[in-house]
Amino acid sequence: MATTNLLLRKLERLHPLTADDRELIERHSRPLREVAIRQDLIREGDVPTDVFLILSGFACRYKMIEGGRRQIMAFFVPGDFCDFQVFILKHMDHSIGTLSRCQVVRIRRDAILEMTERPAIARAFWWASLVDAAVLREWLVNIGQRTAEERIGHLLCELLVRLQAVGFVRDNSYALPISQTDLADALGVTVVHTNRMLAVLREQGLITLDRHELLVRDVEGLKRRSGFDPNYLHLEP
Amino acid sequence: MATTNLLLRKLERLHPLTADDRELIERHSRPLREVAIRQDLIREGDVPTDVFLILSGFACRYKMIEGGRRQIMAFFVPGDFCDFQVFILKHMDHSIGTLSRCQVVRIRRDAILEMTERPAIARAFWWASLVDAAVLREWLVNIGQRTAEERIGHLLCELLVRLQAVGFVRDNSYALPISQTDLADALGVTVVHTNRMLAVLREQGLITLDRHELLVRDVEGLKRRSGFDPNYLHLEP
DNA sequence: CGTAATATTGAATGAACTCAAATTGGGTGG
DNA sequence: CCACCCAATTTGAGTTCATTCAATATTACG
Repeated sequence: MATTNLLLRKLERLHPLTADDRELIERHSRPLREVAIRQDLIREGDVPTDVFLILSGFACRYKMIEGGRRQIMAFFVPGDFCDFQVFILKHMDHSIGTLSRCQVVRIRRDAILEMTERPAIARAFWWASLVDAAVLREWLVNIGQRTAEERIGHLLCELLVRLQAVGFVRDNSYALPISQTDLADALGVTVVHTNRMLAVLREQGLITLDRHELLVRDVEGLKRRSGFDPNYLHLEP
Repeated sequence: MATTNLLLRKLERLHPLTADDRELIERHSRPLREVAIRQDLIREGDVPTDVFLILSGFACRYKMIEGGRRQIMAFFVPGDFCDFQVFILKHMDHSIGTLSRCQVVRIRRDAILEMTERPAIARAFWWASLVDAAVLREWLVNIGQRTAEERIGHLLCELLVRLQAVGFVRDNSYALPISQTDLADALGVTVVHTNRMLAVLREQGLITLDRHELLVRDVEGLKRRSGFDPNYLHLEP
């Protein structure tokens, strides 16, 4: 059914899976669960057991520090695992929560272990987690070296490509169901400044953002301005 | 021999290995190689095959972006793998290079595969790579949310704990064989500002830094000021 | 429809940057 | 062993990007 096609679609991008593999993944990708906006799926300090698969909506990995500041370290979009490997560690060193209302599937530890006994599945999961790490590295580059305007543009480009890969983009436009505060906490800048820089991108005719619907009006221009190069997403055939 | 004790020491911190496992790792941890300062071990775009193990000196993972800016995404200290898993990806999306003269061991792809057939070794490597990812996440928090002064303090605390784990610290003092430019590129600030903030930490009596020898004069004070909490290093017994 | 959350704008402040110059240190060759 | 040179560190002054604090619109939602 449609619920898991997303994950399969992502995993099979690089290497095909056997019918058996597909069936196994389908079987464990249930039941579907609705989670409200701004709910934690796992919290820092918890003993990690299950893994979540996002089917709709946006979630994130984040950490709170003294003074109430929050850093978002990853966005999870439909088709993404929330860190299938973390359960090897004794305690979570960060939290995972929804940024919008989400449909998720909880996959239990033993299901993961069963699935990863199949070499093709193990390799696919492995690959997905390497891409996660690559994205994280690029975020570090983004925050460490680019101006606020570039950071936003870069993130919007990344989401364009990632959402394209799971079929959530139409005419260079996609749903961005999160607040500017969330964007700000992901980019290491203030909400106020995020808002101003979004305005700049709009004035330059690069994007449109209204009611959480983002339209990239000039894809090449946005990529150029923000130094975006999709290599790090490792999505080539 | 002493060359590999470092790696074994790190890997066995959590789970013991069998004599056989140890022997296998020892056998593949040769020959030792000297690499000069500021040499690349792997370069962005390369097809990754081998993995490097650092035995002495500092190396780093980094990325260059337009305009000659460099972001360092990880420091590798003695006992660290330079990313044993990356070779699953088709092309490197970043480079790895030395920051000081280093002693390294090149471990070939098939040796890694042979070693990871042993469950205990596989788990140990797996764990090490999860810790790498956890460190990367904390760096994102550091750069995204903290002031330059806190960033430096936090990094110095992290290195204190990591180097302690491999026996490179004496009396809260350790060798930091890298330039302030390297520090700056890891922290996402200018060299000039890094220099000034180091001066502030010195004036506050928290540290001493002379001839690449760092002394943390007030460990608790430095941790407190920089919001450092070692949890993310997952070094508990 | 009303109310709380989110987005937007303004003005003043501050942290970090740029550009430049001066100083120190380490290494090299005579 | 000293003189020299290049690299790294340090200091100064002016500028800029981003923040803070506040007030005002706008939107989402029950």
